[in-house]
Amino acid sequence: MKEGYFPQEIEKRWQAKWEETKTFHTPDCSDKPKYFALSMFPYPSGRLHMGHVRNYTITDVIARFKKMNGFNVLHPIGWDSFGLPAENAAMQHNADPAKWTDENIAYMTKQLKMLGLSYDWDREVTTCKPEYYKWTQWLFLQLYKKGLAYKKEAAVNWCDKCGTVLANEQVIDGKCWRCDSVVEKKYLSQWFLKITDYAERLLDDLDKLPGWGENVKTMQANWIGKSEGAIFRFKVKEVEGLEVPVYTTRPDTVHGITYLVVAPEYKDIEKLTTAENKSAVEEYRANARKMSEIERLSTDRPKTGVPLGTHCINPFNGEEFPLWTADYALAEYGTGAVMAVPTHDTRDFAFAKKYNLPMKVVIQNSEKPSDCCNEAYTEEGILVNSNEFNGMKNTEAKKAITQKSVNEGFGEFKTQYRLRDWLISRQRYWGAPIPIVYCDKCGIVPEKEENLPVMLPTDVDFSVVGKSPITTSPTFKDTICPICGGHAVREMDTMDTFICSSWYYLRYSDARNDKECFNKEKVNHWLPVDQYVGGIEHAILHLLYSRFFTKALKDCGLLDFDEPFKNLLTQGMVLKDGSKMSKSKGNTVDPDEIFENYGADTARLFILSDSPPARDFDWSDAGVEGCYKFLNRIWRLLWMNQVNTDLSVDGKNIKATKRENDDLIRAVHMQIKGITNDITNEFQFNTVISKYRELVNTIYDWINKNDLVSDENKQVYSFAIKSLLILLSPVAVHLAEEAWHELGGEGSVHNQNWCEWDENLAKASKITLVVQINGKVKDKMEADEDLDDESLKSLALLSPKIKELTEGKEIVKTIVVPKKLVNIVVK
RNA sequence: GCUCCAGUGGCGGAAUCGGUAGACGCGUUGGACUUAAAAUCCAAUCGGGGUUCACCCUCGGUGCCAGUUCAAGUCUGGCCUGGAGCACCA
Repeated sequence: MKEGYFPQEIEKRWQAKWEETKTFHTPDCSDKPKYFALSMFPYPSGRLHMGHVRNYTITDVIARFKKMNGFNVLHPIGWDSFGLPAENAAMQHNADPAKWTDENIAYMTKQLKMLGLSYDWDREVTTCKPEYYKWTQWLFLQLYKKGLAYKKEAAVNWCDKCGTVLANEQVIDGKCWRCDSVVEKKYLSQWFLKITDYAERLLDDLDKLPGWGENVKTMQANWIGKSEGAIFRFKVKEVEGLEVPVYTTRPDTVHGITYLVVAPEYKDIEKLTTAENKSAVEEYRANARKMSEIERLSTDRPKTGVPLGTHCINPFNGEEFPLWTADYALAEYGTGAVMAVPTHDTRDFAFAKKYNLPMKVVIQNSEKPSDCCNEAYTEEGILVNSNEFNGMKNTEAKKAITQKSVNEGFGEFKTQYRLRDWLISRQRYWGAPIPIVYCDKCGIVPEKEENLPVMLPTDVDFSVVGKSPITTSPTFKDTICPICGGHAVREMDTMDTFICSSWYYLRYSDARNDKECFNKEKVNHWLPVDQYVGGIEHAILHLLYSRFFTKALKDCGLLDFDEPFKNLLTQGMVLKDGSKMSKSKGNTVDPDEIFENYGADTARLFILSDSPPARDFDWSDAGVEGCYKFLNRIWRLLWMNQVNTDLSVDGKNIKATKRENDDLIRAVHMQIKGITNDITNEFQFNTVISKYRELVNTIYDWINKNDLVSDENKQVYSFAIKSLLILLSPVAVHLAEEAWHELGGEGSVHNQNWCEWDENLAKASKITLVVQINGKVKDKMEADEDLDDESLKSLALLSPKIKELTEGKEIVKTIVVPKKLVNIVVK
């Protein structure tokens, strides 16, 4: 009997062996179909946390399962290594961010290897290395050439703590996504990517993604925020030739306009303000500017505003109404101006009520008559007070009224999106420099492609406050204009790190190419990613940006597919004691500790065992212990018997009579089927692990009831053990390999084919017939499975118990579910 | 406010199509082994009630209320609770 289970020693040995023999290398060419399994790559923060362990274990098991099922599997890893933590560390310790990053990568690489993940390390990508960011810059230039990258002066989100601007997607509840500090508005000239050009495609193509969760798709759809409506242009009475356009989704209420609101930042606001209102308006605008995003966005804040003194004329009915400015109108959405219909919009109602503005009902519903004095009526109804549209259903009136405005030249149909262009400039050091120069003569000039990468300078001072360290480099700023050769200065901003992560998955297809960002044939071969696994927190940011990038690069002719991730699994969080593991709460569990005390196989088994992958996972020390005991139980099973397990056994060669009648053989087939289905449908690893346990329990039971002397039984036993090891191998990767090797199996267990099952054997030899009366279970009996419905019915009626219960009652009806159930309906 | 997801024992969770609710595990309890402990193994474990104390009977039970159906954790409608996302988006 082999000695006890010492995972640490076994694991180290096999990890070295796999590395040496390149067991997990992925060739580009293969006659097998491809499969691309991908985890979201980590930021090299220093150490792995349990969320990483969960993410990478899930993907690893999928990759291994697919490989054993005959796919050429691409399963790479890399590092999302630009970003603020490295820079902050540099500022605190006056260290080089590159060095800090490299050290973290080295440590985390060691941890990933200890977890026994089947990565092809030859394809590792690191976004902060010049050989990678060269291509990030090159891609930026392609987008620039396509007109998808542009610079503009705009109100931007500024995080003072991070000392940089943020994209809209990076502002969560008015706060910075990274550091949680309150975001301010600033006016700056910044680089943007025209993601809005892709709004329609990003929305429509969500339908092409049946392999994505509905929750993620809805979040993206909400973020894109499509709405259909109309633009109406209103002439200003006091200013000749000036018009105020408004966007509305309620053109049907146009006859009920009683005032109009423009945002405090509205471009023509000064022209729209009369002399006597000027000081009040100026004061109001100054206040609005001072307000933080959080205050401004709070919906329960009482509405405020001031009149501008001017008026517009409603071309539909000739009525005149006043113009106001109020901060409930947003400058960045629609036209920055809103037509106000207090009777049919709750916000306009609140505002009108406060400032005593008139109200006019234009939609009524006979069942729910609108009451213009108490609240806005926002539901459907029939138009009134609307001239020729009176009596029309409001849903129809939307179209008819907009059409009239089109015919008469003061309006149009308009589709509006909430999505804004992606602000990508960052006033930080540790990112890919934007490859643009500003020439005294030629203006904004893209760097020449052959001059890439624009290297990050290293002669910088990290101790500066209030500006980017990159500006302190004496060598970086001044350069030569690629067009005229004259003096030029470099763009000092770096790119948002989300750009680096918007294309890394493409680079894996051709990671070592130093001539192109990737070869088109290779990228078309490997992509799209067949299974992407990562946290739900990227539902909008990373996943939306990556989808945009893929579409834009397709339009640049660099690749031929338009969605990067065919299937997406968003794994749940790892919790401890009911809340998310975090350093501040002090409820973290260090993976190293688990590796050391129990080994990686226990960690892998446990992280998959208790919850389905998409759900949150509550870490419990007892659960870890339980998994460790289970592996020990398997270990004992493997060596408790003095039998030579023969791993070359083929289940099909076991004598037919034995095969069909042995419980263990049937159990093995049943579990193979169950485990395979559980992995295939939705990656239900928690039930897979239940089935491992059932199988092990069955083998123990069988050993207790059967001798291991007869050749037939030895064969059955060997078949069961062999199947167990193969089924177990994607999860308990080291234990399975050690056992496979020690029991004399050929090659690596990880190069075996997945187990097959025989449909006829993957079920019990007899069925259990359930007999119900009026839908309630009253009896169960064994029956042959080939009995037809009639025989099952009579069998059920033969049961003494059923006889007794139906005695003297009228049998109205009998329902038979083939091979399963008989329901007798009595009165 | 809008959108999406979820709600099943003490706990994590299971239950392809509407067809035996509670698989598997954790925990708990009892037992075996042991001088003892650990480890291991065996057994019990949804709740109420009954009884001839059994491998028994019976009733109830998947957030709540209705409905469809021979049959509902599963389908439909309406609510409640929790989580997530969006939110003065006109």
